[in-house]
Amino acid sequence: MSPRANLNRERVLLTALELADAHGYDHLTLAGVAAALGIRLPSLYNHVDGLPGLRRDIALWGTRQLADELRRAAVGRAGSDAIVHVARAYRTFAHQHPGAYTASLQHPSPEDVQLNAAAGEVFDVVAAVLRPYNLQGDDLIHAMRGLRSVMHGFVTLEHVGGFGMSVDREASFERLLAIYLHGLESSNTGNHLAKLP
Amino acid sequence: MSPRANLNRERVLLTALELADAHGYDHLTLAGVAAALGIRLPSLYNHVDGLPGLRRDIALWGTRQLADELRRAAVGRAGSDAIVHVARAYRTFAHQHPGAYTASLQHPSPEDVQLNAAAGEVFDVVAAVLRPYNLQGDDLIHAMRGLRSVMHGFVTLEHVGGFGMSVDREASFERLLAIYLHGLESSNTGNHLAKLP
DNA sequence: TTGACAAAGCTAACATGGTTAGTTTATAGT
DNA sequence: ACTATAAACTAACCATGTTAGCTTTGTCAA
Repeated sequence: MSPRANLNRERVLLTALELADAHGYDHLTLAGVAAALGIRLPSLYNHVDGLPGLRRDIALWGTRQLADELRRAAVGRAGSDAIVHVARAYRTFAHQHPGAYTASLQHPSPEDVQLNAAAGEVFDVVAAVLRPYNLQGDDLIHAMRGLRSVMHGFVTLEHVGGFGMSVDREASFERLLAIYLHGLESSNTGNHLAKLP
Repeated sequence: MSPRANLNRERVLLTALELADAHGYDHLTLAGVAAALGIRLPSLYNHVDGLPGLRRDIALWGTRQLADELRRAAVGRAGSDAIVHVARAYRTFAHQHPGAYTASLQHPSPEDVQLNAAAGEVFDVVAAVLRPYNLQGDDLIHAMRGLRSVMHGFVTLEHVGGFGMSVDREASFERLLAIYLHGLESSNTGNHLAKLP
């Protein structure tokens, strides 16, 4: 009757990802995953460490995927061009995988080596793309926080339906990026003179 | 044994607010509220329309409160000064009432007149504070979306623990505001000179 | 080929949370 | 003092998550 459904942790994860992206991360249930896989709920525990474990797996996948796509967007570009492309990739990922994106936001427990490593990769891409601006010490941190705030804020307000008016959202995003980059450059003119390549 | 606990919808709301702010909006449960009030769970249904109703009440309170504090911060100020003060009030509110702030983000159903009105008040304050910039048509919408993204993005990343490094967060926020405002002003120099159409 | 073992599925049982129905009781107004 | 209403209660049900323990299946070695 149950001819060994041939599951593994990865197939469970992929199914959970689909559900989380489709119905929202908060509405992800083990019951839903089990139903989608055609097995009973407790059988999931053979592959996944309960709901917290599944959520962690989604977070890890999402964070790695985000880092990957940001890196891909940045490669071969520099300066504001790189930042704009990274920001677009960030937004695209958040739209294509709202569930995984939401999962990736929960800050990892300090013991979770893999998840912290993945988060570090995202961090590194953003840091790398801001490097040409020659920001010193805390200024780099401020700039990274600012850029992440801009990207995350826009994307989540979009996702939550916070932008009611029927005005082109791409245009709003591009405008916001332009404004942030312009402000970043002029706030930094002194350092900017000492440029590199 | 149960000498009529003297409850009403407002006292239930206040208790729920405390719990949501203390333990997070997602962890708010009717069971927790009932326990805090010293009554049994089903008795709550005399005051509140289930968990969805309670959440809506929190959202309404939060949105009204936010509108109120933003208005208070803006009064008597103009230009970038007003914007900075509104942004600080936004951040302060989100910190003091993380639960209510989270609740206020869910976009109201179209039939909910009160909640839509409150959301409109927030909208109006942000619009008012950007008025001196003489933004035409869609440009005002773009600017409002940008400002809300900046404020919301920073505040939620803070709340989720997204800013790991031990660098002063106030400073990061002020820096971000300055950058955004600088970019906004210079992106708009043309219009700024030609004051009215 | 077969038999033992581990893994993967299952059922059963329990906890917590939300919800509804129906009952009792406190209190306010007549 | 009496009654009507509103506020509390108990009981019951459903969904989800979790654990324990049983059964089946697939594989690998004797």
